[in-house]
Parts: sequence; C-alpha cells; structure tokens
Amino acid sequence: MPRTLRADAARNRDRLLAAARELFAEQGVDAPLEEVARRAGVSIGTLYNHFPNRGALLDQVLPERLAELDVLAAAALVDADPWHGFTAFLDGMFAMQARDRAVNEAVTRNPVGAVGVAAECGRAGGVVESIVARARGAGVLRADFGPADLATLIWAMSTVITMSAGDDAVWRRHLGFVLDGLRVR
Amino acid sequence: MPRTLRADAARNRDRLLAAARELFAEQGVDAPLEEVARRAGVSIGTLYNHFPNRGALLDQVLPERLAELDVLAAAALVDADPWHGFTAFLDGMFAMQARDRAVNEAVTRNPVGAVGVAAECGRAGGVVESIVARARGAGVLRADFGPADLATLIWAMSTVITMSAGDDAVWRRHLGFVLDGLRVR
DNA sequence: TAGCAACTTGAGGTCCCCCTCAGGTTCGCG
DNA sequence: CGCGAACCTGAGGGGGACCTCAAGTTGCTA
Repeated sequence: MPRTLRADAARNRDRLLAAARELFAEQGVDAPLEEVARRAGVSIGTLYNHFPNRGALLDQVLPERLAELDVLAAAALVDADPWHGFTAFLDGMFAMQARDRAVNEAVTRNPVGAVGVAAECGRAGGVVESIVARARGAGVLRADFGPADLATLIWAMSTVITMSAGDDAVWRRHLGFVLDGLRVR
Repeated sequence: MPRTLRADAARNRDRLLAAARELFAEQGVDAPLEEVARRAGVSIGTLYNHFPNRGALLDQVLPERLAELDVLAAAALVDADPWHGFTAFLDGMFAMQARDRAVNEAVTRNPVGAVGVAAECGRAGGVVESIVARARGAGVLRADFGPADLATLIWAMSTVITMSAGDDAVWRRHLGFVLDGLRVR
C-alpha cells in the first residue's frame, strides 16, 4: 500500500468521485456502479480498486453535501427570529434534497438526529435539536413538537420532493400547509 | 379456451390470488412472483398459465381493496359534519394503506383523481373531489386546497406510513399536524 | 532507460428475478 | 373405463447488477 497515489490513479479516483456525485444525485444511492465507471471513462475493475463497495463511495460523496447542512443549521440558530430560523433551515434542507436524490434518500433512511451515514450527520443532529428547541421555547412552534416529529416530517417531504420531479413549488406549497399546522398563533 | 375452468385449475387460481393478496400486502407490488407461486403451493409455470404477467394479477387483487375506498368515500359525503367527513375519509384511506403495502404504492403512484390502476379507482376519484369541495364549501377547509394538494398529501403520507412500520400512532400524529394546517378556524 | 511496483482491464462467476415451453400428469366426458 | 383436452411442471434462457482476479499496461524511480 503506497503512501501516495500514482498520477493516473489519482486522476481516475477524482473522475470516479465526480461521476458518482453526478449519478447519485440524479438516480439516488442505488444507481448502478457500472454506470458510474462508464461516466468516469474507467473500467468497473478500477472502480472497485479505489472503492471496495458502494458504501465506500457514498462515504466520500455524501458528507460533502451533508456538511452544507451544518452551514444551514448554524445560520438558523443565530437567526433573530426563531420561527424564521426554523423554517429557513427546513426550506434549505429540502431544497438540497430536491437537488440531490442521494441526499434525499440518505436523510430519509437515516433521519437527522440519529446516528448518521457519516459522523457529520450526527454532529448536525445536535444542532437541529437546538433549532427545534429554540423555536419551541420562543412559543412559536407547538410545544408538543419533538425531534421524532421532525424525522416524520422529513419522511413525508422526501416523497413529495421525489414525486414533484424538479418543481419546487409543489413541495414548498405542501410544506407551507404543514408549517401552518405547526406554528403557534 | 374452455368456457369453464377445470376443478383443479379453479382451485389453483384461488390459491394464487390468496397468495398474491398476502404477499403484495406485505411486500408491495414488486414482490417476486416466484414467491407468490411458492406460497400458493404451485409452480411458477402455473402462475403464468393463469396470469400472463404481474399486471394481470394486480388487476384482480387491487380493485378488491380499492373498492373499499368507495364505501369510505360514500360515507364521508353524507357525514353531517363536512370536516369530520373529510378527515374520516383520509384516516380510513391511510389506515388501509398501512394495512396493505400494495394499496399504499398503487394509490401513491397513481393519486386518487387521475386515471387509475383500475377503473374503480377513477370512479372513486370523482367522489373524492366532492368530499374536498364540500369541506371547502362549508368553510372548514382552506379555500385554496385543491385536488392536486390532496395528491401531494397522499405522497407525503405514503412514506410516513411505510417508515412507521405498523405503528399507526406515528402517521396519525403527523396527519393531525397537517390537518391543523388545512383547517379553517 | 530499464525494470518493477502500481495500476487497469474486462471477461466471467454469482445472484435474483423475469418469463417460456416441451414434456408429463390429471380431469372429466362419453 | 379410456382417451383427449386441459392443466401442471421446472429446467433453462435472458437480463441486469454485483464483484473478482489473472493477465496486460503504465508511471516512476534509480
């Protein structure tokens, strides 16, 4: 096992990651690995040289995206308006799920707050709980809304996002209805 | 092509339908047909003798269940309280989706109101629109809620139902939140 | 620039599901 | 009964995706 990658190997690795990012975003985490190799212009054997299984590939690709959630979550926590912070976080997260089907599936199968596909996911979990708690504490979010309810909301939205096939207006409209039910007047 | 089925053939057909009902309910519309044959105690060839493809099997099994929706819908329309009629219909439909995964998938892929897996589904569609219109007309359902929004709600609930794996309390709780957002106070 | 380790290749084994059809079995009529 | 039509069987061909590995190629170092 060499300390550093040979030049061609490094290039192939990068291409594979780029192809994986693309295809997973389009088709989800179950996209055929042979298609990833094809798009990378590399043989299937090379793919398995670099990544022993699909999980290894996802472990490289998903955290990149999930880290973006951290930014969203941090912004939500310091939002002057706790309700706006809460809704802006949700909107941002769902928008990302709409952009990247792999993220949509990952977040759904493994709701924020539980142990994650990646450690990053778990770290975000704590922050997310704080966002919910802050909105609840400010009296703008119904008092009985807990982390489990957020997970359920994510389940609900994931299919709406998938089925509305690129039309963000559809899931935003539905989210609006739900938030009306969650808000305290 | 005989006018009437031979006794053993009729028996096998019944067994196949029973097995299909069971397995589709458990595993959804993509359940392996070889497993259906196995449960029916019949060879895979016999299954294809009776039903040329998966669709033919579903066409026999799904309408049975979807017809139950008609009963629900009819009851909703004559409910003294339009809001209760609306919510009771939804609760009943989602409860059925929770009981039968094939129904869950069928209703989701092909939302009530559009052309259906079966003609029965289409017939129910009109009634469902009436239920929505009645609740809206009575001023208890928000005025901007249309049939498309119902389809979206069905998408949303289908995953919640699947993920909550038999615990009806989970999806009922979420539905409660959403209905709070849909109701006019 | 020679030579070896590092890397790539793609045919092919495995698995799971689809569906078919030639040959054997059973029903039920006459 | 006995015979023909109706029916059943399950091995097997086809396809898609997974993953492996022996043989060939290429980058890099000395």
